[in-house]
Amino acid sequence: MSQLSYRTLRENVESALRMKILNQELAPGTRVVEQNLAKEFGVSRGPIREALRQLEHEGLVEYVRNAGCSVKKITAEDLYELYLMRASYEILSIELCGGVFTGEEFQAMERVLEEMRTIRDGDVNHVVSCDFALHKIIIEKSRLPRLLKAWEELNFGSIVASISSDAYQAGLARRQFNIHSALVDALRGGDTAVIRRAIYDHYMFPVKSIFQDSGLPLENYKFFA
Amino acid sequence: MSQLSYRTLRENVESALRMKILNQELAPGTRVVEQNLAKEFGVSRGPIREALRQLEHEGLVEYVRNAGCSVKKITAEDLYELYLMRASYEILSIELCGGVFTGEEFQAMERVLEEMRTIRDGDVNHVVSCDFALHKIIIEKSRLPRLLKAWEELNFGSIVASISSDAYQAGLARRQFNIHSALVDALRGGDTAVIRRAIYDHYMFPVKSIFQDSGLPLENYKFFA
DNA sequence: TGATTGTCGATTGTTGACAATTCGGTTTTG
DNA sequence: CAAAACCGAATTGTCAACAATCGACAATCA
Repeated sequence: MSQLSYRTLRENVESALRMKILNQELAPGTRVVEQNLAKEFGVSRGPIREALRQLEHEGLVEYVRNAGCSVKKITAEDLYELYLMRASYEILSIELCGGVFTGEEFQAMERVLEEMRTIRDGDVNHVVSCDFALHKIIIEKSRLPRLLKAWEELNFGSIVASISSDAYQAGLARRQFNIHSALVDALRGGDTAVIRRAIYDHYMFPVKSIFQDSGLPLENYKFFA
Repeated sequence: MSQLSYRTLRENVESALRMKILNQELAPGTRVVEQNLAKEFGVSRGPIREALRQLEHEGLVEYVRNAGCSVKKITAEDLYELYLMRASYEILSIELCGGVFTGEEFQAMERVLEEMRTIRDGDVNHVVSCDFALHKIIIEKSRLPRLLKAWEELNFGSIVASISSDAYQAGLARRQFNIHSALVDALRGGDTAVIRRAIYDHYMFPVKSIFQDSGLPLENYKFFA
């Protein structure tokens, strides 16, 4: 292990556990027992607890006092909420720059789109990382560090929710490419009102299919209008 | 102490510490040593650590690895960012309801405004709690639990920043009453575009005075336009 | 029978001690 | 004399053991 990037046990456990959840190695609903993880990682319960608290904050696990901890089952409503929160942050970032992006930024977006276009349909992880990269360009434009961090934390939860839905995965790569193309086109237009609408639509499109799949009443959720 | 609401040591320490910071009993920049707090509260370092991690998440304290923890000095830029994030959440909530509030909700807002009108100028805590109550009506309208929680956490940091600024405190009660009256008027109008602008203005007005006070260049911060 | 109470195992909540790291000042060295 | 190496106190990071709490099942009593 390199001396340059010393990481605490808590940090290591945290990212290892996060990865396990995002890979569905730890499926939603799985019971998480501190002592077991401690044995598995070869550390004591202290760092485990602190890591789990962070994951709890990200909405990946759930604690019940004195009872236990489990991997959170993220519902359609949760995803709706998470996506709206991400959307509102991205819209803020866009309003801060008046909807004006540089040529370099558009080139970066195009590169991601091009990569997205070539993804084979089953490669969910690749789609997710491209999605992340593209939206990150928008968020970083604001140069607001807390905004970036809060936005990233919202990501983890929404990834779990989306990749565990069959309705979401059907035709994923193609669909995501189309949706993001439309989004970049809207950004090119430069009209913040249009962009705002495009961002919301972009996020609500996949959620809609998940809602339909789950049989929940769509009309209760305003942004599907 | 009631048996119904059992609280862990971590929770007790957390709210006690938060209060101390919000009351400026622990001033920005103050060094926070886990062992000292442990002695002061009569508990071990475990619960203290977990409470401090939560406060770190809220932006109230700052950890430097292996070095120490201190009460965060919140800058004008921090406040700018925190307020924008709060604003974006409130705007989201308003767009979700299409800018339509009920008569009951307006009555609740009016009650808060009336209370605000009578606050004497030095009573910062009272102003803060009224401000909180009024905006909470807007956020709760969304019925999105994570949104509410995230919004509340943003509050803590912005309270510290604002109450430690002289520029902010001058004529506070009067000013806050006027600003919030204008905001409620905008909400009555029901036009989401107008409301969005009113929300941003509402938050940026106090920040502007703090920026001017600090000598930072306003023109770098877009929402002062 | 069925509702209440008691007990037990599992798991979290908490503790005090130990290890590793950082920072400041002091000594050493060129 | 300046810079590098070094020490030591202070503080966080980590650990293993103990205490408190919860859920489930069994025992008890009307």
